[in-house]
Amino acid sequence: MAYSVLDSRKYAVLEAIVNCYNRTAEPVSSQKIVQDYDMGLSAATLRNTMADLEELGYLTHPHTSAGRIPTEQGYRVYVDSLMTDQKLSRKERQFIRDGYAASSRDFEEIMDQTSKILSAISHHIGVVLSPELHESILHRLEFISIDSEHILAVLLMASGAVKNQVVAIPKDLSDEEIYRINRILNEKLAGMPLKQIRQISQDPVKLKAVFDQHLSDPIATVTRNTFALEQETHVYIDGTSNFFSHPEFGEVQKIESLFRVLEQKQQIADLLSSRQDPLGIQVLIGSENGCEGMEMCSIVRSSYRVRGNQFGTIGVIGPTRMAYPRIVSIVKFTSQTISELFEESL
Amino acid sequence: MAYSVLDSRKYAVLEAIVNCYNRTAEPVSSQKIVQDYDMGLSAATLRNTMADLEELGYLTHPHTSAGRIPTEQGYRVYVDSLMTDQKLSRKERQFIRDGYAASSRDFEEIMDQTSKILSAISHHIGVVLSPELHESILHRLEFISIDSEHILAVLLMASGAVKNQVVAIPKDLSDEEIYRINRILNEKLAGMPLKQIRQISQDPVKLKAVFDQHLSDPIATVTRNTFALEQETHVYIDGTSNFFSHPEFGEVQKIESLFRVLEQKQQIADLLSSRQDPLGIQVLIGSENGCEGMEMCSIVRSSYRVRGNQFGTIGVIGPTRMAYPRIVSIVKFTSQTISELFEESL
DNA sequence: GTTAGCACTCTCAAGAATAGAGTGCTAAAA
DNA sequence: TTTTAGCACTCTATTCTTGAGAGTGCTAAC
Repeated sequence: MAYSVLDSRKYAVLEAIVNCYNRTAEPVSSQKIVQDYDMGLSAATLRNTMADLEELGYLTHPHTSAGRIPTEQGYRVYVDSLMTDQKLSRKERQFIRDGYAASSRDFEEIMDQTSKILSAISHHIGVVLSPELHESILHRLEFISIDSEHILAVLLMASGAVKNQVVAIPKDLSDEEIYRINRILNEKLAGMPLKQIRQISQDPVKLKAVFDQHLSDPIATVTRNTFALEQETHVYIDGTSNFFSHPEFGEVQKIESLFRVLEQKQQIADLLSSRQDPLGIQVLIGSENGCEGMEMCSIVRSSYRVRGNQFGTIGVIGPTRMAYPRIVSIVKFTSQTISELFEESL
Repeated sequence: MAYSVLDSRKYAVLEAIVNCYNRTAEPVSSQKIVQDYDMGLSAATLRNTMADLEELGYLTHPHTSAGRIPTEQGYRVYVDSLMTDQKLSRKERQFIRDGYAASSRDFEEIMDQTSKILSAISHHIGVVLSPELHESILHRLEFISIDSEHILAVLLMASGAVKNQVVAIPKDLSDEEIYRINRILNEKLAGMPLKQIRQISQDPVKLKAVFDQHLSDPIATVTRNTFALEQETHVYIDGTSNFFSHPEFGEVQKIESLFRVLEQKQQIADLLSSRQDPLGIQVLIGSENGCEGMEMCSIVRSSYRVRGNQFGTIGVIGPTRMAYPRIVSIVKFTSQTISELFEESL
């Protein structure tokens, strides 16, 4: 589709400008292209082409006597139609794999480590979203007594995630009683998604249906309290200070707005988690992310898969001027690696 | 001691300058003091006093024709001898208490919420260090089976903290066997500090002594793996973007060095946790913190107490030019509040 | 010991001048 | 018809100058 609009020379010029601008962070002049790329055209001709591309909305001008820089639309064409896959080097792939070698089997640790790996190798911000707790399937539930009025409910998910929940209990419950409730709940609820369990636990009718009997008040209360969970996605972020090395963030206010957003973890979660194809890569360029304060940033994201057929999201946040082919490869490979990790381990 | 060096006028002038500079972030001129403070002295006399204070090292000059600003030494005298307690308003105290009202009994959530409260009320960076895991006393241990080769060990501490640990187990252990090990370990090890348990678990001789019998290989292995814990302090940070509002951090490089440090959680942990009197407040002014990249920051910290006679640390990190009396009161009140919270709850 | 007065220093903001980069346009060449 | 050389034009960025203002340090008088 896009190819019908532009002729091949325009594409070549657009690609050259994106490449060059991404390298130097400076507006690209016609002269520069003549020097760096062997296009067999004079600067004057390039200027004509560049003017055309500008009129079409793919390039822009900081001011009259400056070179061109790509617009978001220009980047969009580049990402969709122009850029070629850039394989990660053996070294880079090894770096990612090694990053996990040290980390234990702990779910949170893997998430945290992933954000560190992503930021370290991309030199941008690495973000990881855990799978939504509500969608998780309960593998097993264990009660641990704390004191006469509280127990700790440990919810082990099929994904390997663990959720600890302090639960208030009626005063007169004996240890044996708690153990019995624990056993019953495991029997009947293990294997279900938390969301469903929650619904059941709050509805006496459903509760009765699932348990084939009317539950006594204490059991019903404990059940309700145990599964009264909020929606919950953990956000792991690393590499924020990488943004200081980009010349386009040389002024405080530009970096400020970004950092204010990054502190709102919920906003980052929403940003990354919008519906998308499983295991597909998505690139959001500049203001496409729709997040105030992040107009100058692009996001490359992908989902990863954990056991229990659940999905989380990883992503890299960088300046709009980022090395898309490389970042896309990084995100792709990392999401594969982490998916495999969850497949085999645990 | 300090009072023997300076006469009362010098103290008064130093205090005025600290106050004024903290308010305006501008060097303070002799004229300004005459206007704002009724000291009954002329500008010329103040200039003489200021010159004296500068010679003594308590004030400095950005350049010849600028007003004075306090040196770190000047702040030190101010904090140690001059500033007066500033009670928090009823509203502020309520704000802190309300901050905990919403949060559950969950240990981590309280920590996290504390850092948010601290930053919100101080308008600086709020930091919370959890008590060191190694020092924690094991309240109870529970094994949850994951698959044939792994169990999840849930360590519930006397403090209310919970540590989940995936443990590799010998292949041929039955569920009953695991349950039996679980029971034995609880019997013998609950009530001990983790550090001690770790030492025991890695030394066959001690192990035998504690358990009054030679442990079979599988049991010894599981025990060792369960308690093979690293030293671990969690760091909760909030409010980093507050630093953007301070005029002295108007240039990117100044804020950059700070943010790079903040990303090194371990460094922040070391910074906050150096030995100190329980429940005492400490103020580290400027480069006193000894942390490269944080020369322009001061730290107000205090420990808090959790059950099991353990201590964690909370703190506020702000620019050297911070409102010390207010911040000290905030940290003091918050550490009391959180200590009480842990006293009563759980 | 304190203060008024004043010369001196330094910063900061606002122009002015200059060099340089890169474009757009025109007219000639291919 | 397309490409290119040439050139005028525009805008930026840097440097220098200038002047105003802020605030001091010093001196001499109170």
